Amino acid sequence: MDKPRWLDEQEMAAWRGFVVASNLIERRLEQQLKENAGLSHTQYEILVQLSAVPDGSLRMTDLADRLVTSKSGLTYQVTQMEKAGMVRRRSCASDVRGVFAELTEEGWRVLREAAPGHVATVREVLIDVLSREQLAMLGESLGEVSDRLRAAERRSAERGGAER
Amino acid sequence: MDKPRWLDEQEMAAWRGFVVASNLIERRLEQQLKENAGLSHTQYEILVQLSAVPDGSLRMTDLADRLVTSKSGLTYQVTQMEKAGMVRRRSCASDVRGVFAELTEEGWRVLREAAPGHVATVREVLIDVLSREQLAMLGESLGEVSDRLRAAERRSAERGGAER
DNA sequence: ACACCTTAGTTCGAATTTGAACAACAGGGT
DNA sequence: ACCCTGTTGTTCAAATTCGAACTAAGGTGT
Repeated sequence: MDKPRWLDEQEMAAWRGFVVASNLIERRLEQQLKENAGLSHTQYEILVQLSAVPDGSLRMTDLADRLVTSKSGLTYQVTQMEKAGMVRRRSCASDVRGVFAELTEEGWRVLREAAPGHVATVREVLIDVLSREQLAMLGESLGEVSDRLRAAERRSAERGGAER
Repeated sequence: MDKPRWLDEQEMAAWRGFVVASNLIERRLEQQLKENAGLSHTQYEILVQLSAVPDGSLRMTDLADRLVTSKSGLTYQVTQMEKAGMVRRRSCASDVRGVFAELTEEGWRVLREAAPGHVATVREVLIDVLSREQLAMLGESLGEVSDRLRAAERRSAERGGAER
């Protein structure tokens, strides 16, 4: 932290663009999902992640990682969605501590119902705004960014157990 | 919503990349700011926005727009920061209803203190990960995305008053 | 001056999120 | 078999967020 290397104009534009776009997009998605499907974006993501896996069920920790949320946050949401009948908890045979979150028939139904409107909004706010070239570079760039951050988190966690 | 145009592989990569990167970056920023400056990202952004304007003060609504947050959310945060001495409320001369949020000396100090570490993290998670070309395209892309969303929000607001 | 519609900020209650603390279990090495 | 360390998911309190309702002004047209 000796001499901070401040951001030049172009770097600042990229950073501000990223932060502002994230917030605006999140706000729009939240509003659209709530209005047309009665779901929060978090809940929708839970449905998506579960539906994307062969048997429609994932371990809590695994699911929390994919959602990029805290374990306690997931516990809360799964409880809510369980009350709403979209998800069911199932215990794990090989590990007594383990809990699977599993999509119910109702969960599939809600997802099928919500997906078209969500995808349309995603196109509207991001995908259809950009050219193919821009999309390609965006995917590549943010994929790399994500990979590095995941790796960094793993490193912190490994050291973090006993703090050195 | 007739026939949903699903996302192809490349579009999906861009979208997932965006969502995942947003969450990971936000988590990292939050952690870094809390640890090294005792600030939330929201609070840091308030300091930044106020510092970026000539007299270090903005109307509440204006500030809320720049932060992409709700008015009530801003009221809460400004109250917190006022208690912490980083910000001061000042009433507006030309409009009795108006309220300015103004950076205090302490606010400037906190910002100067926090900025280097924040910028370093921003470089670490995004800027220094990408090439110049990628940065240029990212800024351009997300700038356009933001502009369109802002415009869409304005249109909704104008119609929204009496709901057509 | 008087209705009328919009705007500015705050207040309120409800929903969500997080990290720390916790209890129970898994796994490995001795 | 046993101790030690790391995991798993939940609980808890505290902080934050949002939208709707509300108060108080602005601004406009008549």
